[in-house]
Amino acid sequence: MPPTPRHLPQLLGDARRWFEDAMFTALEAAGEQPVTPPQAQLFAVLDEEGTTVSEAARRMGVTRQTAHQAVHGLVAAGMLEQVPHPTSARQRLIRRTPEGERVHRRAGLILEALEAQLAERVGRETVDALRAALEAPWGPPPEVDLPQTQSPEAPQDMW
Amino acid sequence: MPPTPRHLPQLLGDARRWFEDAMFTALEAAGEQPVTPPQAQLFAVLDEEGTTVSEAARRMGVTRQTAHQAVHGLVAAGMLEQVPHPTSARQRLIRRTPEGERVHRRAGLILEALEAQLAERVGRETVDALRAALEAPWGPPPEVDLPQTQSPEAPQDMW
DNA sequence: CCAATGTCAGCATAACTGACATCA
DNA sequence: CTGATGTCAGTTGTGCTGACATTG
Repeated sequence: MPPTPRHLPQLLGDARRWFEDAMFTALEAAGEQPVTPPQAQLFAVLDEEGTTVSEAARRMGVTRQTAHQAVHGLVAAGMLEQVPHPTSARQRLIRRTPEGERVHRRAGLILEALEAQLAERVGRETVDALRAALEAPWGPPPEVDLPQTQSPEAPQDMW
Repeated sequence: MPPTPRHLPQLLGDARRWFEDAMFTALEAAGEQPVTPPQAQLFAVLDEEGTTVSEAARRMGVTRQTAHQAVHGLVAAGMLEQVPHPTSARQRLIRRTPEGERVHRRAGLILEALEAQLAERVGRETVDALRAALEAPWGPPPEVDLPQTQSPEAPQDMW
Protein backbone atom coordinates (compact mmCIF):
# COMPACT_ATOMS: atom_id res chain seq x y z
CA MET A 1 0.00 0.00 0.00
CA PRO A 2 1.94 2.93 -1.29
CA PRO A 3 1.53 6.12 0.69
CA THR A 4 0.66 8.26 -2.30
CA PRO A 5 -1.97 7.53 -4.93
CA ARG A 6 -0.16 5.92 -7.83
CA HIS A 7 0.75 8.15 -10.70
CA LEU A 8 -0.53 7.42 -14.17
CA PRO A 9 2.89 6.52 -15.62
CA GLN A 10 3.42 3.96 -12.90
CA LEU A 11 -0.02 2.50 -13.36
CA LEU A 12 0.60 2.22 -17.08
CA GLY A 13 3.88 0.48 -16.51
CA ASP A 14 2.39 -1.94 -14.04
CA ALA A 15 -0.40 -2.80 -16.44
CA ARG A 16 2.05 -3.49 -19.21
CA ARG A 17 4.09 -5.71 -16.93
CA TRP A 18 0.93 -7.60 -15.99
CA PHE A 19 0.50 -8.57 -19.60
CA GLU A 20 4.16 -9.17 -20.31
CA ASP A 21 4.70 -11.41 -17.32
CA ALA A 22 1.65 -13.49 -18.07
CA MET A 23 2.55 -13.77 -21.73
CA PHE A 24 6.10 -14.83 -21.02
CA THR A 25 5.00 -17.34 -18.42
CA ALA A 26 2.43 -18.82 -20.75
CA LEU A 27 4.88 -19.17 -23.63
CA GLU A 28 7.42 -20.75 -21.35
CA ALA A 29 4.87 -23.17 -19.98
CA ALA A 30 3.99 -24.08 -23.54
CA GLY A 31 7.59 -25.11 -24.14
CA GLU A 32 8.21 -22.40 -26.69
CA GLN A 33 11.58 -20.83 -27.16
CA PRO A 34 11.99 -17.81 -24.95
CA VAL A 35 11.01 -14.58 -26.68
CA THR A 36 12.26 -11.39 -25.10
CA PRO A 37 9.97 -8.36 -24.85
CA PRO A 38 11.76 -6.42 -27.59
CA GLN A 39 11.58 -9.45 -29.85
CA ALA A 40 7.87 -9.70 -29.16
CA GLN A 41 7.44 -6.07 -30.08
CA LEU A 42 9.32 -6.60 -33.30
CA PHE A 43 7.12 -9.54 -34.09
CA ALA A 44 4.05 -7.41 -33.60
CA VAL A 45 5.03 -4.72 -36.08
CA LEU A 46 5.75 -7.08 -38.96
CA ASP A 47 3.24 -7.45 -41.72
CA GLU A 48 2.55 -10.37 -43.98
CA GLU A 49 4.31 -9.11 -47.07
CA GLY A 50 7.60 -8.60 -45.31
CA THR A 51 9.17 -5.53 -43.76
CA THR A 52 12.58 -3.93 -43.87
CA VAL A 53 14.62 -3.48 -40.74
CA SER A 54 14.45 0.29 -41.04
CA GLU A 55 10.69 0.25 -41.39
CA ALA A 56 10.36 -2.04 -38.39
CA ALA A 57 12.58 0.29 -36.40
CA ARG A 58 10.38 3.24 -37.26
CA ARG A 59 7.28 1.39 -36.18
CA MET A 60 8.88 0.37 -32.91
CA GLY A 61 10.23 3.82 -32.23
CA VAL A 62 13.82 2.68 -31.85
CA THR A 63 16.97 3.01 -33.92
CA ARG A 64 17.78 0.79 -36.86
CA GLN A 65 20.58 -0.77 -34.89
CA THR A 66 18.33 -1.76 -32.02
CA ALA A 67 15.82 -3.29 -34.39
CA HIS A 68 18.63 -5.04 -36.19
CA GLN A 69 19.66 -6.69 -32.96
CA ALA A 70 16.18 -8.05 -32.32
CA VAL A 71 15.99 -9.30 -35.90
CA HIS A 72 19.28 -11.07 -35.51
CA GLY A 73 18.08 -12.91 -32.44
CA LEU A 74 14.85 -14.04 -34.07
CA VAL A 75 16.62 -15.14 -37.22
CA ALA A 76 18.96 -17.21 -35.11
CA ALA A 77 15.95 -18.70 -33.35
CA GLY A 78 14.53 -19.73 -36.68
CA MET A 79 11.42 -17.57 -36.43
CA LEU A 80 12.39 -14.99 -39.02
CA GLU A 81 14.09 -15.10 -42.37
CA GLN A 82 15.55 -12.40 -44.53
CA VAL A 83 14.77 -12.46 -48.19
CA PRO A 84 15.96 -10.11 -50.92
CA HIS A 85 13.56 -7.35 -51.88
CA PRO A 86 11.78 -8.08 -55.13
CA THR A 87 12.41 -4.68 -56.69
CA SER A 88 15.20 -3.04 -54.75
CA ALA A 89 18.53 -4.74 -54.34
CA ARG A 90 19.58 -2.59 -51.44
CA GLN A 91 16.75 -3.75 -49.25
CA ARG A 92 16.17 -7.02 -47.52
CA LEU A 93 12.74 -8.03 -46.32
CA ILE A 94 12.12 -9.71 -43.01
CA ARG A 95 9.45 -12.36 -42.94
CA ARG A 96 8.20 -14.90 -40.49
CA THR A 97 9.13 -18.49 -41.04
CA PRO A 98 6.42 -21.14 -40.62
CA GLU A 99 7.75 -21.66 -37.11
CA GLY A 100 7.53 -17.94 -36.52
CA GLU A 101 3.98 -17.93 -37.82
CA ARG A 102 3.06 -20.67 -35.44
CA VAL A 103 4.45 -18.91 -32.40
CA HIS A 104 2.88 -15.66 -33.51
CA ARG A 105 -0.53 -17.24 -33.74
CA ARG A 106 -0.14 -18.85 -30.38
CA ALA A 107 0.92 -15.59 -28.77
CA GLY A 108 -2.13 -13.92 -30.25
CA LEU A 109 -4.40 -16.54 -28.73
CA ILE A 110 -2.74 -16.14 -25.35
CA LEU A 111 -3.24 -12.40 -25.54
CA GLU A 112 -6.91 -12.87 -26.27
CA ALA A 113 -7.23 -15.22 -23.34
CA LEU A 114 -5.50 -12.70 -21.09
CA GLU A 115 -7.81 -9.94 -22.14
CA ALA A 116 -10.81 -12.16 -21.57
CA GLN A 117 -9.53 -13.03 -18.13
CA LEU A 118 -9.06 -9.37 -17.35
CA ALA A 119 -12.59 -8.62 -18.52
CA GLU A 120 -13.84 -11.27 -16.14
CA ARG A 121 -12.10 -9.58 -13.24
CA VAL A 122 -12.74 -5.90 -13.86
CA GLY A 123 -15.63 -6.01 -16.28
CA ARG A 124 -15.75 -6.00 -20.04
CA GLU A 125 -16.80 -2.36 -20.16
CA THR A 126 -13.73 -1.37 -18.17
CA VAL A 127 -11.43 -3.16 -20.58
CA ASP A 128 -13.20 -1.54 -23.50
CA ALA A 129 -12.84 1.86 -21.89
CA LEU A 130 -9.14 1.20 -21.30
CA ARG A 131 -8.58 0.29 -24.91
CA ALA A 132 -10.61 3.26 -26.12
CA ALA A 133 -8.60 5.67 -23.95
CA LEU A 134 -5.31 4.23 -25.16
CA GLU A 135 -6.32 4.29 -28.79
CA ALA A 136 -7.44 7.89 -28.65
CA PRO A 137 -5.15 10.31 -30.46
CA TRP A 138 -2.94 11.62 -27.67
CA GLY A 139 -0.90 13.69 -30.02
CA PRO A 140 2.77 14.45 -29.50
CA PRO A 141 4.15 14.62 -25.97
CA PRO A 142 3.35 18.19 -24.95
CA GLU A 143 5.80 20.72 -23.70
CA VAL A 144 4.31 22.02 -20.54
CA ASP A 145 5.05 25.43 -19.18
CA LEU A 146 6.90 24.56 -16.05
CA PRO A 147 5.77 26.28 -12.90
CA GLN A 148 8.59 27.55 -10.77
CA THR A 149 8.94 25.85 -7.46
CA GLN A 150 10.30 27.73 -4.53
CA SER A 151 11.86 25.90 -1.66
CA PRO A 152 10.27 27.17 1.53
CA GLU A 153 13.56 28.26 2.99
CA ALA A 154 16.39 26.85 0.93
CA PRO A 155 17.72 29.40 -1.54
CA GLN A 156 17.66 28.54 -5.20
CA ASP A 157 21.21 28.24 -6.31
CA MET A 158 20.06 27.75 -9.86
CA TRP A 159 19.31 31.20 -11.21
CA MET B 1 0.06 3.35 -39.33
CA PRO B 2 0.80 -0.18 -38.28
CA PRO B 3 -0.90 -2.87 -40.32
CA THR B 4 -2.44 -4.68 -37.36
CA PRO B 5 -4.55 -3.15 -34.62
CA ARG B 6 -2.18 -2.40 -31.76
CA HIS B 7 -2.15 -4.84 -28.90
CA LEU B 8 -2.95 -3.70 -25.42
CA PRO B 9 0.59 -4.22 -24.07
CA GLN B 10 1.99 -2.03 -26.83
CA LEU B 11 -0.60 0.64 -26.28
CA LEU B 12 0.18 0.64 -22.58
CA GLY B 13 3.88 0.96 -23.25
CA ASP B 14 3.35 3.80 -25.69
CA ALA B 15 1.18 5.65 -23.21
CA ARG B 16 3.79 5.30 -20.52
CA ARG B 17 6.45 6.59 -22.86
CA TRP B 18 4.25 9.55 -23.72
CA PHE B 19 4.33 10.59 -20.09
CA GLU B 20 7.95 9.71 -19.51
CA ASP B 21 9.23 11.60 -22.52
CA ALA B 22 7.26 14.70 -21.69
CA MET B 23 8.31 14.59 -18.06
CA PHE B 24 11.95 14.16 -18.89
CA THR B 25 11.86 16.91 -21.49
CA ALA B 26 10.13 19.29 -19.11
CA LEU B 27 12.60 18.65 -16.30
CA GLU B 28 15.50 19.08 -18.66
CA ALA B 29 14.07 22.32 -20.01
CA ALA B 30 13.72 23.50 -16.43
CA GLY B 31 17.44 23.03 -15.95
CA GLU B 32 17.00 20.27 -13.40
CA GLN B 33 19.47 17.48 -12.99
CA PRO B 34 18.50 14.53 -15.13
CA VAL B 35 16.37 11.98 -13.30
CA THR B 36 16.15 8.54 -14.80
CA PRO B 37 12.85 6.63 -14.87
CA PRO B 38 13.86 4.19 -12.15
CA GLN B 39 14.99 7.07 -10.00
CA ALA B 40 11.66 8.76 -10.54
CA GLN B 41 9.90 5.59 -9.52
CA LEU B 42 11.99 5.37 -6.38
CA PHE B 43 11.14 8.96 -5.60
CA ALA B 44 7.47 8.18 -5.92
CA VAL B 45 7.43 5.36 -3.40
CA LEU B 46 9.14 7.30 -0.62
CA ASP B 47 7.07 8.63 2.20
CA GLU B 48 7.67 11.64 4.40
CA GLU B 49 8.95 9.79 7.45
CA GLY B 50 11.69 8.02 5.60
CA THR B 51 11.85 4.57 4.11
CA THR B 52 14.39 1.77 4.16
CA VAL B 53 15.96 0.52 0.96
CA SER B 54 14.37 -2.89 1.39
CA GLU B 55 10.93 -1.37 1.85
CA ALA B 56 11.39 0.82 -1.20
CA ALA B 57 12.46 -2.23 -3.19
CA ARG B 58 9.30 -4.08 -2.17
CA ARG B 59 7.14 -1.17 -3.21
CA MET B 60 8.88 -0.88 -6.55
CA GLY B 61 8.74 -4.59 -7.17
CA VAL B 62 12.47 -4.93 -7.70
CA THR B 63 15.32 -6.45 -5.74
CA ARG B 64 17.07 -4.69 -2.87
CA GLN B 65 20.16 -4.35 -4.99
CA THR B 66 18.35 -2.59 -7.79
CA ALA B 67 16.73 -0.18 -5.38
CA HIS B 68 20.07 0.35 -3.74
CA GLN B 69 21.51 1.43 -7.04
CA ALA B 70 18.82 4.01 -7.63
CA VAL B 71 19.28 5.29 -4.10
CA HIS B 72 22.98 5.62 -4.67
CA GLY B 73 22.46 7.75 -7.73
CA LEU B 74 20.01 10.05 -6.03
CA VAL B 75 22.21 10.41 -2.97
CA ALA B 76 25.08 11.37 -5.22
CA ALA B 77 22.82 13.89 -6.92
CA GLY B 78 22.06 15.44 -3.57
CA MET B 79 18.36 14.66 -3.67
CA LEU B 80 18.34 11.93 -1.05
CA GLU B 81 20.08 11.42 2.24
CA GLN B 82 20.46 8.38 4.40
CA VAL B 83 19.96 8.79 8.11
CA PRO B 84 20.27 6.17 10.83
CA HIS B 85 17.04 4.60 11.96
CA PRO B 86 15.86 6.04 15.28
CA THR B 87 15.22 2.68 16.92
CA SER B 88 17.04 0.05 14.91
CA ALA B 89 20.75 0.28 14.28
CA ARG B 90 20.72 -2.14 11.41
CA GLN B 91 18.44 0.00 9.31
CA ARG B 92 19.09 3.24 7.53
CA LEU B 93 16.27 5.50 6.43
CA ILE B 94 16.19 7.25 3.09
CA ARG B 95 14.77 10.74 3.07
CA ARG B 96 14.51 13.53 0.57
CA THR B 97 16.80 16.47 1.01
CA PRO B 98 15.34 19.98 0.58
CA GLU B 99 16.63 19.90 -2.98
CA GLY B 100 14.94 16.54 -3.45
CA GLU B 101 11.72 17.97 -2.07
CA ARG B 102 11.88 20.84 -4.49
CA VAL B 103 12.37 18.61 -7.54
CA HIS B 104 9.69 16.26 -6.31
CA ARG B 105 7.16 19.05 -6.01
CA ARG B 106 8.06 20.35 -9.42
CA ALA B 107 7.71 16.92 -10.99
CA GLY B 108 4.30 16.60 -9.40
CA LEU B 109 3.21 19.88 -10.93
CA ILE B 110 4.46 18.84 -14.34
CA LEU B 111 2.57 15.58 -14.09
CA GLU B 112 -0.61 17.45 -13.25
CA ALA B 113 -0.09 19.73 -16.21
CA LEU B 114 0.47 16.75 -18.49
CA GLU B 115 -2.70 15.09 -17.32
CA ALA B 116 -4.63 18.31 -17.84
CA GLN B 117 -3.21 18.62 -21.34
CA LEU B 118 -4.23 15.06 -22.09
CA ALA B 119 -7.72 15.75 -20.81
CA GLU B 120 -7.94 18.68 -23.19
CA ARG B 121 -7.06 16.46 -26.11
CA VAL B 122 -9.06 13.31 -25.47
CA GLY B 123 -11.60 14.49 -22.95
CA ARG B 124 -11.62 14.53 -19.19
CA GLU B 125 -13.97 11.58 -18.99
CA THR B 126 -11.59 9.49 -21.08
CA VAL B 127 -8.71 10.24 -18.75
CA ASP B 128 -10.88 9.41 -15.76
CA ALA B 129 -11.90 6.14 -17.38
CA LEU B 130 -8.26 5.33 -18.08
CA ARG B 131 -7.29 5.92 -14.48
CA ALA B 132 -10.26 3.96 -13.21
CA ALA B 133 -9.41 1.00 -15.42
CA LEU B 134 -5.78 1.02 -14.32
CA GLU B 135 -6.63 1.33 -10.66
CA ALA B 136 -9.07 -1.56 -10.74
CA PRO B 137 -7.82 -4.70 -8.99
CA TRP B 138 -6.40 -6.74 -11.84
CA GLY B 139 -5.24 -9.45 -9.53
CA PRO B 140 -2.18 -11.58 -10.14
CA PRO B 141 -1.09 -12.26 -13.71
CA PRO B 142 -3.23 -15.24 -14.68
CA GLU B 143 -1.98 -18.52 -16.01
CA VAL B 144 -3.92 -19.12 -19.14
CA ASP B 145 -4.59 -22.55 -20.52
CA LEU B 146 -2.69 -22.39 -23.75
CA PRO B 147 -4.47 -23.51 -26.86
CA GLN B 148 -2.47 -25.72 -29.15
CA THR B 149 -1.62 -24.16 -32.46
CA GLN B 150 -1.32 -26.27 -35.54
CA SER B 151 0.52 -25.03 -38.55
CA PRO B 152 -1.78 -25.38 -41.56
CA GLU B 153 0.65 -27.44 -43.56
CA ALA B 154 4.03 -27.34 -41.91
CA PRO B 155 4.59 -30.35 -39.68
CA GLN B 156 5.28 -29.73 -36.03
CA ASP B 157 8.81 -30.76 -35.37
CA MET B 158 8.54 -29.76 -31.78
CA TRP B 159 6.46 -31.93 -29.65
C1' DC C 1 21.91 -19.84 15.00
C1' DC C 2 18.55 -17.52 12.12
C1' DA C 3 16.35 -13.90 9.53
C1' DA C 4 16.38 -9.35 7.69
C1' DT C 5 19.01 -5.64 6.10
C1' DG C 6 22.63 -2.97 3.60
C1' DT C 7 26.30 -3.31 0.55
C1' DC C 8 29.63 -4.71 -3.08
C1' DA C 9 30.87 -7.30 -7.27
C1' DG C 10 29.88 -9.57 -11.58
C1' DC C 11 26.84 -10.65 -15.44
C1' DA C 12 23.05 -10.24 -18.98
C1' DT C 13 20.15 -7.52 -21.73
C1' DA C 14 18.76 -3.69 -24.46
C1' DA C 15 19.06 0.71 -25.67
C1' DC C 16 22.08 4.19 -27.64
C1' DT C 17 25.96 6.60 -30.85
C1' DG C 18 29.59 6.05 -34.20
C1' DA C 19 31.27 4.20 -38.36
C1' DC C 20 31.29 2.16 -42.80
C1' DA C 21 29.86 -0.24 -47.15
C1' DT C 22 26.26 -0.61 -50.50
C1' DC C 23 23.01 0.94 -53.80
C1' DA C 24 19.06 3.96 -56.00
C1' DC D 1 26.94 13.24 -54.75
C1' DT D 2 23.25 12.54 -51.67
C1' DG D 3 20.36 9.87 -49.06
C1' DA D 4 18.54 5.62 -47.33
C1' DT D 5 19.65 1.17 -45.96
C1' DG D 6 22.03 -2.82 -43.65
C1' DT D 7 25.60 -4.05 -40.74
C1' DC D 8 29.33 -4.16 -37.21
C1' DA D 9 31.50 -2.23 -33.13
C1' DG D 10 31.66 0.02 -28.68
C1' DT D 11 29.36 2.22 -24.69
C1' DT D 12 25.95 3.11 -21.26
C1' DG D 13 22.26 2.10 -18.21
C1' DT D 14 19.38 -0.97 -15.68
C1' DG D 15 18.00 -5.15 -14.11
C1' DC D 16 19.40 -9.55 -12.17
C1' DT D 17 22.05 -13.26 -9.08
C1' DG D 18 25.72 -14.25 -5.85
C1' DA D 19 28.16 -13.17 -1.83
C1' DC D 20 29.22 -11.17 2.57
C1' DA D 21 29.06 -8.33 6.90
C1' DT D 22 26.04 -6.49 10.36
C1' DT D 23 22.42 -6.60 13.64
C1' DG D 24 18.21 -7.92 16.28
